[in-house]
Amino acid sequence: MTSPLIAKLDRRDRLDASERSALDDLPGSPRRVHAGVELVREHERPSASLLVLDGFCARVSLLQSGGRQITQIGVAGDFLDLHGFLMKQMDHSVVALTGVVVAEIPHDRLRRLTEDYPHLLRLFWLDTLIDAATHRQWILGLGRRTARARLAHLICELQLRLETAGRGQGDSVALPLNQATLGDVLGLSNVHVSRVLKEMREMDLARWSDGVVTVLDRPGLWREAEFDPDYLRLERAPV
Amino acid sequence: MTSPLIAKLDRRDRLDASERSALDDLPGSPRRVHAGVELVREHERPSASLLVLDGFCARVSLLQSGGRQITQIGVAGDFLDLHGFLMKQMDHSVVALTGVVVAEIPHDRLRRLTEDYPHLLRLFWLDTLIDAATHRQWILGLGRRTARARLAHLICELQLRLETAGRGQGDSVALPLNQATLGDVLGLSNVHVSRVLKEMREMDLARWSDGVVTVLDRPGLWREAEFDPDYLRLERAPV
DNA sequence: CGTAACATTGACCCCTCTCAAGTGCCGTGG
DNA sequence: CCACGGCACTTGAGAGGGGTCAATGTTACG
Repeated sequence: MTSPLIAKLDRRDRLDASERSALDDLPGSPRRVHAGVELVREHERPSASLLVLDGFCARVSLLQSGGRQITQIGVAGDFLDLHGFLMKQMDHSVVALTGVVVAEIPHDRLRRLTEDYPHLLRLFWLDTLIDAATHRQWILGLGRRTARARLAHLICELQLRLETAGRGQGDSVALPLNQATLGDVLGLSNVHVSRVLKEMREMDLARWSDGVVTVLDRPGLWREAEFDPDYLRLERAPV
Repeated sequence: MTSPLIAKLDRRDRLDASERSALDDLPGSPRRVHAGVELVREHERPSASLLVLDGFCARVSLLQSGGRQITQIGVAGDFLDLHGFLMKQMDHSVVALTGVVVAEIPHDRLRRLTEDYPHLLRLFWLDTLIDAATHRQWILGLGRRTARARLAHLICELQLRLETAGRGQGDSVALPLNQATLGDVLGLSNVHVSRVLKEMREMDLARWSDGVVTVLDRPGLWREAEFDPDYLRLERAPV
């Protein structure tokens, strides 16, 4: 059941049998949640972390003015509040962008697991470091990339991550996010998202409709985004 | 010599005597570096991490177009490439924004230290989690805050962090960054930074000249920025 | 005293926003 | 079967925040 997590970690550094079974034993009963539900609220002090098993979640921050910014998208195999394990207090909310299946993993389970398996601890730490590297890519995009390059980069990132989670089929991948949500990711208005998406269709780079993204010209898209997948650390290296 | 690091960690969770002395024994000889020097280059695989002892460093990412984005500012007590310890390959460069003093800490020393002191390992992990939380604040700012609120937020953040590092004196703090650099932090042009700085002077919120920031109206500044210091985790809580 | 680096200011432009109207799709109910 | 409302997407028009370019100060320093 934790297989997307195991697959992701194993792609970074080989897991042995005992580590795999320890991870397999982790989750309590998986929970099915509808789109739009707030799974964790800002300022909360959760005693468990949520592992996404299926669907799409997001870390969300709000401004008094009504501004809404998504700071990360979580897919199968991702912890979105693993940092709650050490941070105690949440600095943002986590919402379900689509229907999702999540597993709640109590912090004391994580505590014991990381004490018994230092290698897994390092892999969890690495996972949060990759979150930070992803944040930096988004900062670079929001600060210095054009709206088009920003969108292109997002598509590159999500396609690769979903492929890793075993969710891709060729050049198409299901990404059932609406354009307003996409705007909250890219720091754009829903209107402008629509226009940029149109541009990308007309440039024959990618098509995003009915919740499915199709990459039409991968080299072109990567060039447009200046995409370099190293930050996702998908090659094996000992940790 | 590692005292700003010890001070920062101790503010989050009390360090015992053995942990303090272990940290004290860490660094090799401190190195003095001039402004503008690139301390670590993107794609490098450093075998040591840099601890800032004095001055200002930054994580920098570049675009082919010449766009330059700073993704984090490091002050005394900060590791800026601690993630190299597990990530192996750097996803960005680190440059000295001013003259700085840094200590190089070999990864095998860090490895042994974290194996001998699991509590320090968790504190290091926490430190990188706080980096990520800071990244999220910047993402929120770049995506949804106005230039003015973004600058106000940066001032709030840096003032608080420098105070923690023992670098503040009342409402003034030395921040010897020029406006072009500031633009690379805020995703703005140097020209617009100048304009926004002028606004903030005229609003009697803060003054930033000759490398010194003076906060004139802290409540007003915090309100303008919607600043909430929780994400820096400066209150003690067991880890 | 000449030069370089940084800050300021004005003029003009463009990317993206907001507001608004219009289209298409789908589920529900008569 | 069709009417209806709701939702998401598209498109246009006008406005604005911030960019670029360029001229002018200002200060530090060799």
